[in-house]
Amino acid sequence: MDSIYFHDTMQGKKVEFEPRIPNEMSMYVCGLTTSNDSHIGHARTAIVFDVIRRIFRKNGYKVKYISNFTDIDDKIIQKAQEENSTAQEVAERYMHRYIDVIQKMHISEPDMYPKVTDHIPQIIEAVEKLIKNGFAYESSGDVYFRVRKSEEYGKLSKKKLDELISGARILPGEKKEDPLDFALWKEAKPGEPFWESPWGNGRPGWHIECSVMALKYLGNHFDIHGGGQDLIFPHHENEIAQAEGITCAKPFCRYWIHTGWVTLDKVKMSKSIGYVFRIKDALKHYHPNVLRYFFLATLYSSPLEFNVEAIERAGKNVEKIATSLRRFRDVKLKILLKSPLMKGNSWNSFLVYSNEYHYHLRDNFNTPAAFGTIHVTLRELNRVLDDIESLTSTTMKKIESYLEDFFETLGFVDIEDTTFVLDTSDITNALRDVVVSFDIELPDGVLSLDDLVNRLIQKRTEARKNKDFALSDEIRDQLLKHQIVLEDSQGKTTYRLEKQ
RNA sequence: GGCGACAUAGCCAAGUGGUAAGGCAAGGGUCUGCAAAAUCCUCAUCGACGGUUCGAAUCCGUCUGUCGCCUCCA
Repeated sequence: MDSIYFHDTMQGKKVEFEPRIPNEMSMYVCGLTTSNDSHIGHARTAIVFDVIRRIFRKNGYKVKYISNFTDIDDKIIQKAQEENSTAQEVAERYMHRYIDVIQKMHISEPDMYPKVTDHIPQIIEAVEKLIKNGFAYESSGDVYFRVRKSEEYGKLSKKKLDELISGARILPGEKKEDPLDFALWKEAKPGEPFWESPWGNGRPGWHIECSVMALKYLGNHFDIHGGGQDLIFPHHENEIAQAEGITCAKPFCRYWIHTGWVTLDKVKMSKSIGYVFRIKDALKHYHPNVLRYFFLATLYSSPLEFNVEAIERAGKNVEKIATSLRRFRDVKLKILLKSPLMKGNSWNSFLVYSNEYHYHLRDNFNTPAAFGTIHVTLRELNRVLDDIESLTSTTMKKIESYLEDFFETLGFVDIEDTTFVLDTSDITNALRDVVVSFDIELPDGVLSLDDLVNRLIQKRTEARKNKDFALSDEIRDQLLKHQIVLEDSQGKTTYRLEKQ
């Protein structure tokens, strides 16, 4: 089995992945706090870890991938109070909206989405263990983690305790021994949701749930812990301190992978300043395959600027790919009809590309480099398709298996059928008049865009046969005005929708 | 203030010691009734300065610039 290499945040360098259990990979990724609609930054993280899982599977690993929902926290409670509803209602609403939007993006989901509120007993048990082990203390209804007791605190974020002090502070109402300490359990204020505990009614702190759920579902020393870069400190640092305090064993996990953030106007999107672009809004304008290409066209760990130009560029790339694949599909049908199984080895170069492709993915999940290989491969494919005579069904099947593998590994669904205009109702309406203007008779009832365009193509084909190029060009121009591009190739006219 | 990341062509973006992948845009050729698509060709010495090395975009130092973390955040 070929090795997989990637950048581990803890070691601060690219390392060779060595699994806890041979041929198995366990991964925990911090998920959403369900206090609001998810934004494209969440989508990036979900796609990245989806693809990482796919790459491991392609390389023969059995993968277990867990991602949580934090369904109780201050923001959720606050929102519930504002809406005069309950924290549970708010949390479930955004949880369902997230899942809905993730499915629409064709992002394959984790094996499980554990929720904090389903794990309160385990969390309480973990806090008790931390108290017993001397890592935590109760303080009038709250429980805090004793950061200075954790000798290696700061090892992930490369921070030194003394440097943190200036930033640390004690909020009103907190009863900490040390400003660095953080809450494991918070006493409920009047009107807030709560669970009973040995320290009174309250709720879990912000970081303990991930330690508890990761340990519960993946066990100690699991392989990969992932999340956004902004979670490194304090969230992941705290997770390590908690988990290693609970188990009294190191390491909590073997590797850390962090995704870069998505920026708007060069600035990181942030809940606190409300500057976000929601996934559901992105889906109104762009096909999931275009968004997936956009996210994977940059290395997962780099910052990524989200803007219209960048997405349009991704769209152009997907269109280029889709065009080649559609042409491949057409030629394949012809070849299968025409040629018997026989010799054919022009797929050999595709084997070389395939190896190069998977090499890139094993090397720090380098999807941008893999796209580079895809483009080179498709250029070769286009050349091959120009010479139909040399093709055999064996060759076509072989090539097809490589192509399918390429796009499956990156999680594209039916990339050759990607549409670039999501809402065609206006175009369809306008087209009816165009059809009529060319004296084409229409039946009553609703006609699809496809139906209307095909009637125009038919009319134009007749005109071309009669060498009436004026009429032919007029039809083409009229269609172009409505974002429909005609292409004549190999005696057949096809059309595609073009973004405005 | 402390800590850290990044800086590659008009734009986006790989590449971390051996002489710059890929895409978009642009220009030119082939194909086409004309287009489109496709294909071929052209298009950078890697922020600045200094150092290490036979050799550096890649390592070290200084500077400049951008961004981030230190408070909730994927």
